[in-house]
Formats: sequence, C-alpha cells, structure tokens
Amino acid sequence: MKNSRSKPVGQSKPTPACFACQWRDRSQWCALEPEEVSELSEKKSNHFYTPGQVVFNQGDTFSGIFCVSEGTVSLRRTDSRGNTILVRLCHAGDTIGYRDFFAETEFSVTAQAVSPTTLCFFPAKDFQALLNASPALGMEVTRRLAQDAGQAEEALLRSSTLPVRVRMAHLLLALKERYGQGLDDGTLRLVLPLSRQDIADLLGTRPETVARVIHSLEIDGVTRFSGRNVLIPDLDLLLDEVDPEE
Amino acid sequence: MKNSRSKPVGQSKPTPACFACQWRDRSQWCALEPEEVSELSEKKSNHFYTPGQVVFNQGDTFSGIFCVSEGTVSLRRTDSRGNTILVRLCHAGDTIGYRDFFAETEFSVTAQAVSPTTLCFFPAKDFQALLNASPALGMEVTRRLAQDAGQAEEALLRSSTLPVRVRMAHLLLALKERYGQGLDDGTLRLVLPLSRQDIADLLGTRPETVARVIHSLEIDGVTRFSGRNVLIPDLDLLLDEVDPEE
DNA sequence: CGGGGGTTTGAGTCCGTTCAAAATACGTGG
DNA sequence: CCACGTATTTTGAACGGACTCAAACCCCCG
Repeated sequence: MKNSRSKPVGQSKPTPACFACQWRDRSQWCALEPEEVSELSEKKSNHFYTPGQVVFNQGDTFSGIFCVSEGTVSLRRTDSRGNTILVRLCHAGDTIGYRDFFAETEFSVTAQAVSPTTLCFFPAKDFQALLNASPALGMEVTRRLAQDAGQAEEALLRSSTLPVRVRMAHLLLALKERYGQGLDDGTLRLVLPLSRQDIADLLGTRPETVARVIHSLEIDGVTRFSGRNVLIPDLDLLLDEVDPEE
Repeated sequence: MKNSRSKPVGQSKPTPACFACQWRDRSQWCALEPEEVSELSEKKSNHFYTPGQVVFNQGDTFSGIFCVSEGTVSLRRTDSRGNTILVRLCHAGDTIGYRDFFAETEFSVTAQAVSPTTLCFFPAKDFQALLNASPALGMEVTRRLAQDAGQAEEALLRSSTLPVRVRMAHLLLALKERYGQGLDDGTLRLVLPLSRQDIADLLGTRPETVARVIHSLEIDGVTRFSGRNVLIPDLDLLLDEVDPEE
C-alpha cells in the first residue's frame, strides 16, 4: 500500500485560476488576501478522476492537500482486519488532507472519486509556506479542524446509540442539503451519489440491512426509493424519524 | 443547562507556578518560551474537584480551557434523546476545551471529575492573547487537534466494527499506559479509574454486557478482575484479543 | 440474449439489550 | 466496629436488531 508519488494520479487538466473559483469563499481559502490567492493558483495543479478512481490510499505518504472543484469524493478508513467505514463525503469546496498535514502522518484515509470529479492539488511544502505567511489561514484551518473533530464525535454518538433506521434518516437529511431539490408539489427529490454499499459503510452496517431499512421506510410512507432516486413526500415525517415528537 | 459563569466551579486552591509543572513539556505548552510560561502562570487559577463533581456542562457557554494537574476527568457527550457516551478520559497533562475554543461553540461535552482532581483554568481571552503572541503555540495546538480528530475516527471505526470484547481489550491496553504497573512475576496490574457504568459508556454498551465480557475474559484466563483491580498475567493474551494471530 | 455486478429477499443465528432479581460493595450513623 | 440502607455489580432469562449465508432478482451493457 506504500506509495510516495509526489504528483497525484488522475488525468491532468488545464488549470482555471483560484480567484475565479466559486467555492473559494466557502473554503478555508476565504482567509487569504488577493495576492495570496494568486500564489495559491500558481502552485496548484488540476486533476480529473473517473468514478471509482482512487485519489490516494490510506498509508500513502502525505504529499499535499486537495480541493474538490467538482464532483464528490469519499474518504474511507480501513483497519487491520479489513473492516472499512466511509468517514466522510467531500463535495465541491471541501478540502481533503489537512488533518494529515498537521498530524504529520501518512494519509489516514483512502480517497476515492464517487462521481466524475475534478480536484485541485496543492503540494505540502507550498501549503506550509502559505501557512507561514498567513496567520489568518492557520486560524481558519484550525477552526475547521475543530469542527471536524466535533462532528466525528457526534457521528460516534449516533452510531453507537441510534438504530440503523434513524441513522438512515440522518443521512438523508444531510444529503438533502447538497443533492436535494424541491418539486412543484412540495415533495422533495434527491439523487443519491452513493451505492447501497456506500450507504452501508456510512451507516456502519451491511447492504442487506440498508435494503431492509429502505423497505421499512417505504412501507411507512416516509420515502419512495427507486434506485438512487429518492422522493420524500413529507419532510416532517423524516424529521420525526430523527426526533420523534415526545 | 445554560450557564455563563465566568469562573469555574470547584474549590479554589493556592496556585503553583506553571514552570514547575512536571507535565508542561508533554502538553501543548511545550511550545512556549519561558517568559510566556510565566504569563500563563499569572493568568491561570487552580481549582479542586471531588469525584463526580461537574467541571462544566455540555451547553454551558465557553469560558476558557482547563489543564489537568492531578487526577482524571471524563468528557461526556449527550444527545437530545438522553443517550450518552464517554468521549474521552483526560489525565494529568491533558488540556480540556480547546476544541470548543476554536469551533467557537458552547462546551460540546460535560466534564466531570472521576477521581480527586486539580485543574488549572485559563480564561478564553488570555488564551487568545497567548495564541496571538505565539505562533508556535498555535501550531502545536493545531497538531493536537488534528491527532484528536484522527483518534475520534479510529474510535468510530472500532466501535462500529468490533465486538465489545475486543473493544474492552483495547480499553485495557490504553489504560495500562497510565494506570498499569508491572509486578515482580511479570504480571501486570492496573487499578481502573472507572466504574462499570463508565466502562460501558466508553465502550458504547451496557453495564450488564461489561460484566459478562469481564466474566468471559476471566474464564479464558486473560484477566483477573476484582472490583477495580485487574491482573493481567500474560500481556500477549490480551494483545491476541485485539489482533488475533492470523 | 446471455452474462455480471449490484440489489433485494429469505431464513437462521448471534451478540447485545432489556427487564428483573440476587449479590456484593459502600457509606453513614448508631 | 457493626448494622443498616443504598448504590453498584453480577447473574439469569427472554427478546430483538442486525448479521451471515444464500438464493433470487434486476438492470445495464456488451
């Protein structure tokens, strides 16, 4: 699994400038001054990945950080027994790898494109330089790190106390933010970027159980699945799954 | 549960100087220059807590960070349904609360003394000032934050894939670092700082299950429990629980 | 039209939970 | 120091959610 490429895999692409990136003000780069943004732009490279393609593997030596420019990337963690969980989904605007940068470890997860994806790669040493130059960036990154840690704890709490069905409801509510769209008649529609196996990994369960839970949600009229399309006729029903009215 | 005391509860104590603290070089404060350490010393206050006493509650407004000077503190997180997990145990040298400082939230956990405990309290604004003055401190804190986040993910992976017995073995191995002592005949002895209920919370299970798991470990000769005393005749047996030889 | 992957369904099992009761440890006041 | 009441821990029996293994199904693509 060791790998010390200094350049990412994935097909290279022409490089649009960072200042034109529509996601910049949502990312940690919002802390940068204009001239620092062009510094960023110069040092990064763009790369394209097809669904399923691996960006880097858990255990690879750390090379730099990645920004999602387009698409979705999954972060998976595997233990010595081969158990695996899907730690997180990263969407346009998210940055991958700064945790490992600071922890000074190899990559602690495997990153894999879920949909056709474009990433910006920023080498570790250039990131370090930028960090030295901009305390504001450091602060911003630290803030995000702190939030991530908090979210990881929440996930732990959920997964160790809530049944799969409720966790599924949580997941749908989270995905709705990114992949949902309201329909005319008030029903909500979302197109999942995930396979059932992915969902199972994310919920800490098996595909069979996911299928059964979906079935049970259908029976109760909370959702209507067909493949990766989900219809949610009444959002309140889904919210009740998460927080049953007392 | 709201609470906006600016001073911690817990009986005040005379204040030993930070430069004399034997834990300083293990903590993030190792990044500070001598004159900054005395700054630290001036601004902090000491407080004593009896077992079970709450240092702060989840949801209290953030007031500052705490260093464990002596004893053990548990960090618990509770969800809206009243489920609770023990997120972490903090020992002498550990710092509590910097995650919430950066995430700019209220306290995200409840901190409670597990044994008789002395804490140093450092108000948020003074920490901020110190942080502004010392980039090295910022870097060090960020590093620890990144490591914490990684550990939270590992915990998640373990708790969602490994059976309680293996998680128990993990816990014992972790506690041995702090609470273990080798005996003449090579057996290892540890005195747990935890009740069965605490262990259950930490493993994400129930006290009854903990009792049964302990029983099963006894039967297999891996451990010998009597109350909070544990004897481990052969460490290898415990290691095999975690990583069964292939 | 015939694979082949992912998905669903089914049946049986196991681990951990729940509820309840018994046993043990613990602290307090006599 | 002992007796008592309370809290914690252990044990037991029954239940249940999720897992495993296996087969059927479906859909997409060649």
